[in-house]
Amino acid sequence: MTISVFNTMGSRKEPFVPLSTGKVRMYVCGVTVYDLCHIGHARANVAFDIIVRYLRHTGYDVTYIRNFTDIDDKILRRAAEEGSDYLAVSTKYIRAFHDDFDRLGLLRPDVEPKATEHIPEIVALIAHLVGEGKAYEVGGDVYYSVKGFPGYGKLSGKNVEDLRAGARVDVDERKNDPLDFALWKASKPGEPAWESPWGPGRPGWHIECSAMSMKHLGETFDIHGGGKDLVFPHHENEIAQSEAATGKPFARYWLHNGFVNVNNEKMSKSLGNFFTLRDVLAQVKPEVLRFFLASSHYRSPIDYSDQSLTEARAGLDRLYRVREKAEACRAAGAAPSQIPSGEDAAPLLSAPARFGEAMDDDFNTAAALGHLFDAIRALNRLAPAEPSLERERAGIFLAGYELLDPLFGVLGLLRAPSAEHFQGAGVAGRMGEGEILAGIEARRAARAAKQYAEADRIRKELDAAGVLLEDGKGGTTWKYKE
RNA sequence: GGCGGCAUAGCCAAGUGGUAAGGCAGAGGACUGCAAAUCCUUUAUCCCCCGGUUCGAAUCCGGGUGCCGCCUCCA
Repeated sequence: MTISVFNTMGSRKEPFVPLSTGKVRMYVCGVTVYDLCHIGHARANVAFDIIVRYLRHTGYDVTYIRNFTDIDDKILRRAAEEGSDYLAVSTKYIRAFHDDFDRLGLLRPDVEPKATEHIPEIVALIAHLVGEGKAYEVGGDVYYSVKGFPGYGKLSGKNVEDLRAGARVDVDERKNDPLDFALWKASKPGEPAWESPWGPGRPGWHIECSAMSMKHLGETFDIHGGGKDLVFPHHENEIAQSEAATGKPFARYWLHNGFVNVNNEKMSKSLGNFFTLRDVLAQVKPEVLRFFLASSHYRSPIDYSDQSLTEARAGLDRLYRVREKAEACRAAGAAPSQIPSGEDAAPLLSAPARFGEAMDDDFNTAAALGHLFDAIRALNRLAPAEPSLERERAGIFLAGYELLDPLFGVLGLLRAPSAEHFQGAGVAGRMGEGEILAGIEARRAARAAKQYAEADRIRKELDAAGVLLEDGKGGTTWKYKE
């Protein structure tokens, strides 16, 4: 079973064969920490989180690096606005990043390098390029000379002459070639600066990723990921400067996630049409967002809307109902017994293999999720109505559930107890548990007296308050509806 | 202007040559005092349009239409 991945370099699916057997070295471009993250960032990070989880699930030893760009113009501007300094800004937003993404259940990378903590490596890399005549200094700035790199444009499929002719390329008199880009920027008075052979300054954007990825993963590594918008110029430039410096191939597989759109338009800071992760997580559970993101392929554009979240919530609820049943089986003292068999159980038994086939095909989470739904339908058929009275059935159900649990884990779903999902705090101002339980008791008494009109009145009252009552053999349980 | 991507049911979304997964929403049935959940059945004669290749195409080729992205900071 081989994983195939869509490699932006070459624009086609290829068998994934890492450099060292059983080991994957992977670098993902993180964020520039000058503001809160939005759903677009969530998309990218969840996509690569699932990729890392799946690679590990299949047995790879993955070294996962994701950087923070903690010095750049936008950070300096934000610092000026806030009357603080770059370090205060980057520290603040790194903390916000971790707060938000820990809630989303992202695995922490093995290393989260920061540009400002790799100045010596960056300077050494630039100095090497200057020494080889592949970069040049002008008044304290250092530029990379694109002319000296014949492969320029190979990742993005761009033609160097077209780029030069393009009206949108910024013409800077100090550059030898409009395509050249800054490796080192001389500092203006009052700006933070680091010493270098070209005077005080700070690194350009692209060079940090080259320096940090090569430091932590070696000159050639397996996977380099990021958003589609980074293909050009960011990743193109990384390739140019890295390969010019080492003479070796840089990253072997380039993976890029598609955008999140709002009303069919890219969500971005510059367009101002973004929703922060924080705002979204105030409305829905983190796993709802994960489910929404996993519902489509990571390279496809997805349209974000309230309706899409509502649908995701409904789908996730269906999955959590299964976990809820498994918990009830365990609570009744059952243990996983024999794995279910028979034709009815076929979609369940084949789920791990089918899930794997889908994920092997360029991490097709949408298809994988489809197979999981097939499996849970089969599993639901096996569910005991009252676990404590049907111990054997409960054991079989649990055994079936345990086939699926690791697969949900790959997608980062069903990580919380069902009670937390259905009854946990989330939306403010909801009816409290005490009041709900009192209502349930009043309704129980009414039902016992066959006063059904009163029982239904109580049900409707709670329903209007966003609480759903469910009558089971073991009594009445409740859930928040959203 | 250059380069690239996408168009599948009411909505979301898989499927890249063998006759349309899955989810949400809807309809009918079983179950329920009534519900909810769950299960069963059902919902695209057809995959933007027009040609072509093929025994056979949503899938390949040519043309067209529409939408989007990159070429500037951007996940």
